[in-house]
Amino acid sequence: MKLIAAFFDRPADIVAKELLGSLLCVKNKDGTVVRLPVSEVEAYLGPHDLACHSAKGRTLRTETMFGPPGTIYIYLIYGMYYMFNIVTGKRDYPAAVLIRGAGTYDGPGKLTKALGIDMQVNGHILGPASGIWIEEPKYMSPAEEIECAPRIGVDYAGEWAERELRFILNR
DNA sequence: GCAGTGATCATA
DNA sequence: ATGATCACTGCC
Repeated sequence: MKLIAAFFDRPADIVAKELLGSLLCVKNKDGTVVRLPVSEVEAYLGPHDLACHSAKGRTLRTETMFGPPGTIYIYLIYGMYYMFNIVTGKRDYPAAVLIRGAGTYDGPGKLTKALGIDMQVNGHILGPASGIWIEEPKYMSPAEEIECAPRIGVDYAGEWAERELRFILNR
């Protein structure tokens, strides 16, 4: 069953945790679909979260974060790697969940490289039309299987860098 | 440990 | 126009 906008229209940390164990689905050019269970995510809560891109305001790059829940937010980092995020919360509320790992892939850059995800889908809505969607997990991951940790690479964010907004599925 | 890599944004 | 920064990775 595909997850729809209502699922993503909630705070990023809630959505992030519930995404663990759900299936990231990507349709290839030849029509086949890869389905990978999401294993690691990070929540970026909104403009007040100093680690969130939208804390720096509404710019060309962050514009897609202001889209409706379920929007795909892609950006290029270090000139080489595409980061795959899903926008959460209401339209015009800029928050998102970064998918850091799924299936056997760990690391957000390696994941998008392996799946061929790039700027082309930035701003698209999750679903068959974009070729990328999420299917709900068979059951919600119990708390004891979820490891919480600080987010990676956000040391500049002061006390927000310490917040445990990274979630890892250990099963 | 640190180099590679280039878009983005603030500053001018 | 210029320069700093960066939600990473792979090789030293």
